[in-house]
Amino acid sequence: MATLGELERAVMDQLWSADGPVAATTLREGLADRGIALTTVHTVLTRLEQKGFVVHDDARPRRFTARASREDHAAELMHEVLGQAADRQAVLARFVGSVNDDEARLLRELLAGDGR
Amino acid sequence: MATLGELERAVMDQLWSADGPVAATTLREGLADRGIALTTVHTVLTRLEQKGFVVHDDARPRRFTARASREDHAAELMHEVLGQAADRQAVLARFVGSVNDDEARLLRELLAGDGR
DNA sequence: GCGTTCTTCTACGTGTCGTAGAAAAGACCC
DNA sequence: GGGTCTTTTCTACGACACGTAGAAGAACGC
Repeated sequence: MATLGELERAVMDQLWSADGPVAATTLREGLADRGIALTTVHTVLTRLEQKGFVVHDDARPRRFTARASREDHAAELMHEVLGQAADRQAVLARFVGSVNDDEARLLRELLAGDGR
Repeated sequence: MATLGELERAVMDQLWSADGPVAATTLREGLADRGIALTTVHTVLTRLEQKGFVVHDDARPRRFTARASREDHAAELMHEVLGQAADRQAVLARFVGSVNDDEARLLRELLAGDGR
């Protein structure tokens, strides 16, 4: 399971919050509190692309986009964790056993509709 | 979210498969394919304890135990992922949307009983 | 064409992880 | 109870990932 470092996560957060492709300069602005160089942003973006989390178009200030939405990414992670377990049923049981009431309600609704 | 390396995971697998506390020598045997030294096992165990995944008693070959079961650990991880998301509902929706039929059935059963 | 901006290449410092030797602490046997 | 064997702790080192960025090359705007 490819994991994200501090800065990598911060960059992903920017990309997820943006609606649409974002240029590196814009990302650096969004991370102004860190005072990092533009080249640093580029390095991180390259690594994120290698990991498959980000793609860029070939316009000429390159614009970067997260491949999956924040929510999809989280859901994918959850599935990855679940998938690695030998006894998925047991894991799901533990998982469901410790969701809070609101989430339980929501899950029931989500599962009720789809007739499977 | 504390993450596990290769060997760390292998050791956890041993601990999870065992039923009851396990001595370092036994763990090394279980990892015989790797041909690692006993001190290596000890180092890894120390690190796993620092990360909170393992505890040991004070009997005199020390015996080590996983703090959470494999399934609890996976479920905890899933909750951690879910907890980090701003929009948990959306994540749950994505998650549920991509479980397979068996899992969906199981989830419905798990959620049906508990009257919340 | 020429300065400005963007991109790529390369590199370094730090932290984590796999690995283990050396030494200290305890257990065991006679 | 002293010597030996096992276990535990301490310390260290190489590899790799990540944060960081400079230098060099490529493209763009005017």
